[in-house]
Amino acid sequence: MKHLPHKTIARLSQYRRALLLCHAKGKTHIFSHEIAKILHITAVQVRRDIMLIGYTGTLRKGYNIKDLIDLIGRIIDSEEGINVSVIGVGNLGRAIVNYFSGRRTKLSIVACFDVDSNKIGKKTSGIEIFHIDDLQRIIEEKNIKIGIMTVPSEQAIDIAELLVKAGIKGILNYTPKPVNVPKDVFLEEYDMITSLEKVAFFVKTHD
Amino acid sequence: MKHLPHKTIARLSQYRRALLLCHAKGKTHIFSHEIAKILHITAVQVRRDIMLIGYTGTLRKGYNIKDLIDLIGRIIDSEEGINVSVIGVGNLGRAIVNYFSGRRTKLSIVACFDVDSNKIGKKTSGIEIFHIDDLQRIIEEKNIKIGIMTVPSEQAIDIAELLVKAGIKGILNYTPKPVNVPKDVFLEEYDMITSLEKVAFFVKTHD
DNA sequence: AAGATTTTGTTAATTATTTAACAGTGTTAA
DNA sequence: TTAACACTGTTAAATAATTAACAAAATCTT
Repeated sequence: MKHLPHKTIARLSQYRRALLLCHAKGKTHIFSHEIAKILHITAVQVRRDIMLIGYTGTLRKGYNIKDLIDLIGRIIDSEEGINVSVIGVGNLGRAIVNYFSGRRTKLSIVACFDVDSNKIGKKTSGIEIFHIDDLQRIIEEKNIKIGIMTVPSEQAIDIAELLVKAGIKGILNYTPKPVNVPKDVFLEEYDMITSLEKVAFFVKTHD
Repeated sequence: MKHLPHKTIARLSQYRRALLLCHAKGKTHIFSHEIAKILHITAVQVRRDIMLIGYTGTLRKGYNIKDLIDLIGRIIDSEEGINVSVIGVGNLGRAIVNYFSGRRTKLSIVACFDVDSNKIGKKTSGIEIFHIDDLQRIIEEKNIKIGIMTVPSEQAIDIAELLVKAGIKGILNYTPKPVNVPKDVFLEEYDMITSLEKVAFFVKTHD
């Protein structure tokens, strides 16, 4: 197992969630075409991804759900878990924190940051909100590895720089402003405006 | 100009936003490498995308910003504009509505939907909230073409079906639950959990 | 005015990703 | 027990997207 394609990683995460649901229902085995159906992709793709991670199912019974869940976990999770922080406690920041709170996973959101003095010291979905001035200190103290940026776009560049300086290893940028990070920091950017414009384009052309 | 790649469409949207900023600053021309720098991509890619839409800059002066903005508009916008609705007025739904409110664009969010009776009839960022039971009627009345799903994932399937039945042409699904739509409806799905797990994976492996 | 420089436009090469094809093999059924 | 079936695993082909390479031309420099 040398180099897993980015897309495969993303799908593994989705396979696992689907599998966890099946597992909860008491199902023990699953076929590639069943997984495919749930995620609306092709069975070949599922088999290929599973091949890439070196798992092998049993003929006629399909894949053992529990085993596959565990294997995906060993691949995409860190054994010790990874601490995450959210920078910018607006609607989007709150949505994300709320989303993740209460999940029993290897990823935990352990701190939020904002500049609004009304928010500092309070909690959102159980997670404490700190002032951005304390970002460096808290990130070190709490051993935070990932930062999710949900700040206004004008602040994106500065915050990204701050995160890098604080030693963060991965950034998820939900700001529509592209940021620049050294290549040892993994950066994932998602731009809602662009996504909507893309949908609009296809709606327009498919008319 | 036959078939623009999906990725190119997404980048055109980003080029335009960057160009609008430059335009606002009074800049009239821009080089491919300048655009590239802003978006952290390569100049070749910028030139190639611009070639694909059939625009041609002037040597040594680069691209005329105003012209390029207009051309991108003619490609990705609908002349009459497109009406959009948000289904699910939680934190994420509010974040999106708030994001788009006040943009002078061809895309307007014109209605929100929820089931919480405390929210019905109120407004969020100036947009009225209707009950989901009125979805079909409002979508027809207001000529809404796109639905942004920000409901809890258990409801995703039903809501998607409802939207399709109401005649929606494009769906942006922010639920972690994949949904199924007929192929004349354009579907874009984005899953925050998967994105975060992807970042975590690369943080883990790049360590 | 000649030559160097800068930048575009475009074709070709490369890389990444998906899809197709099919051999191999338990399992069921006759 | 033999044939049909329903799966997986894997290699090969096709498609999509990015990157490289370079000719052409406007501008600058000397």
